[in-house]
Amino acid sequence: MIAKTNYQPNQIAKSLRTKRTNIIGVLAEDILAFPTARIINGISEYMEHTDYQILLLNLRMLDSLLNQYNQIIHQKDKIRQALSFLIFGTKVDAVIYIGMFDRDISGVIENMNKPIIVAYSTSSDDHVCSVTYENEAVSAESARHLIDCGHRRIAVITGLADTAPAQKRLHGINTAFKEAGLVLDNALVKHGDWERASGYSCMKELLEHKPTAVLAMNDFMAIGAMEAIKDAKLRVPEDVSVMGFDNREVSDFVFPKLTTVEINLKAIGFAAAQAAAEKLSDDGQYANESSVIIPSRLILRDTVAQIL
Amino acid sequence: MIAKTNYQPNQIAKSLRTKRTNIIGVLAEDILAFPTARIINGISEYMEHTDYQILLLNLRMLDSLLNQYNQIIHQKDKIRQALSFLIFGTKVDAVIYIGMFDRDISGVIENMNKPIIVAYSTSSDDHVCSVTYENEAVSAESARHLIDCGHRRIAVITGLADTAPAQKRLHGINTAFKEAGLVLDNALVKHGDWERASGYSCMKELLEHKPTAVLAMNDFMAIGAMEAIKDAKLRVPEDVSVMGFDNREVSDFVFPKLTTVEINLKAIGFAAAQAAAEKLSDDGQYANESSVIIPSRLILRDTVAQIL
DNA sequence: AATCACAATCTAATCGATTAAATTTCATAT
DNA sequence: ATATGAAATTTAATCGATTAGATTGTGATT
Repeated sequence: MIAKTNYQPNQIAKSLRTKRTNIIGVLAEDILAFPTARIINGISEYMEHTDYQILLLNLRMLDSLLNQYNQIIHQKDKIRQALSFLIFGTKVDAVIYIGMFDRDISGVIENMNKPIIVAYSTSSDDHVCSVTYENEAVSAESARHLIDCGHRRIAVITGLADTAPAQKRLHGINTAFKEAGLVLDNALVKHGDWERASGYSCMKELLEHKPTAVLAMNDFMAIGAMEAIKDAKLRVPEDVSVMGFDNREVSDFVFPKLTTVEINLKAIGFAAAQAAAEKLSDDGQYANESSVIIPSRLILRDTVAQIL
Repeated sequence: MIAKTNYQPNQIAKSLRTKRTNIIGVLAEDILAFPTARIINGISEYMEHTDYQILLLNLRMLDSLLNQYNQIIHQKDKIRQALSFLIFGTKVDAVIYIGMFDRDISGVIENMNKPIIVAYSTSSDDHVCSVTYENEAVSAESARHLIDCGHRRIAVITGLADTAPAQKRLHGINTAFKEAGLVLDNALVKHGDWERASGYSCMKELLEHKPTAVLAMNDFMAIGAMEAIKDAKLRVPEDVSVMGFDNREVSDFVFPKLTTVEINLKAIGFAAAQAAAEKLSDDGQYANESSVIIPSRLILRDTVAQIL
């Protein structure tokens, strides 16, 4: 009978000798930003069957009420500090950066000696590998869905105009319009700031131009728009159809239920973890330097109606 | 002129010698469970000004669609495995366990040699320190609010009846009833399972007894109840008042906006991190062995009306 | 039986900090 | 001037694994 010696090797000693901790640093701009937790969930799903672990650094950029989206874009110092701690420290083998907006990540730190993967957002310099989601094609699909339902006067509520997602989505919408032989009327495009209130005020102005449908670039602005439509004594979707983006939890709870776009956040996390692990594997032959784009998909619910 | 030597000591070597990693393991039953991310945010807020870090282990108990709440309660093996990895390994100095339901944590692992703090839920054996939230008093306050508004026929939709939160909340409601000289009519108490659909079906049955108000033990069941009320051609709050619990994001988006209870999740995380750090500090004199309870508060919105 | 190749085992150096022990420095007191 | 003690500095052991190198053992070949 062999005594069951439950010996656990000292991971610290092992790490000191091998210079490998099997820990992957996850640097999140804000864990309360809606994609973050789901992306981390994808990362941990991948890691369940490896012996990697997650060291989580939460920058809490959104946490303070004062921090609006447009301020967050300029918080380079906080990022550099955290990133250099991870990159030049000995605690992690690689870094996954979960960002809300595109940034020049490699420009923040010189001489990076560890693999870094950007998840959700992308790094503006393209030799940093990133795992992001599909924006353009699915936005085109959204617009096409409205066009197929007979809509011609389609309004758009964008996000902050200088952000990459807003630009990509607008580009996709434009593509669908052109395909259908339509042109996007500038009077029917209003720039929001991703928040519910801006959706409301944009819609209020748009209503003067009598659109039959509105494409909002996220669910919160779409819901704000729905509220403006109701306040104008119009009905969703009979008078105005509404489409959102993100498939936030609320979109299934508002009335009517919001038609929107689902981003596959878990898949982003999974792919990012996989990419990090591949870059760390001995035979990095399968490591693809190129970035990966996870497909997004339409979620059809009750805010879009056929036009007669 | 002194050359700026940006020397970073090797944390691994340091840890090997000192047997301290300055890493606190955060073991979450599921990062997608609604309290988890906010609690972690509280933990990282505390840690911002210390040199502790978070090693995150996500058990993903809710992730699979098959896993219902009542199944999760019985997943002891997964927990023991992860907990013993953290407790007997060398990677973390302490563990914060974020649980959804009360469990016997110390019974899961023998001879724990590291501090462990249970956050949100509690450990059924009371010599494990926990940081949880106030249930009873605030539930009493909810009930009292309805009573103060003139309600007498108050229905209750509970959560899974064998869970501690459901029992504590019911107890609080009972207390408020007694104080007001009322008795809780058993016909007006229905047992839900925390999900929206159960709120709907419970409310449908409750409506036969013509309550003027309903206390649901979470927001999702409250929203289900609101839908049942609307489907019965009654109005919220004019015909039936509704109260929820949790202050989920949706409660501000449904119509009318849901009156509910806010749990201070960030404070739970902050206090848990603080407790862990105190247990690790050299002079553990201020380390309070007793558990801490974070106050919850009512969020008054639009689903409760005065009765004439 | 001796030689050689190769496998298996054992020994010792290494990773990079901490920290205790040993040594040197320096000032003070007799 | 020398002894003594405190302070400052230097040296070396330690943490616990990995791993290269030395050693021993095995078996096959001539």
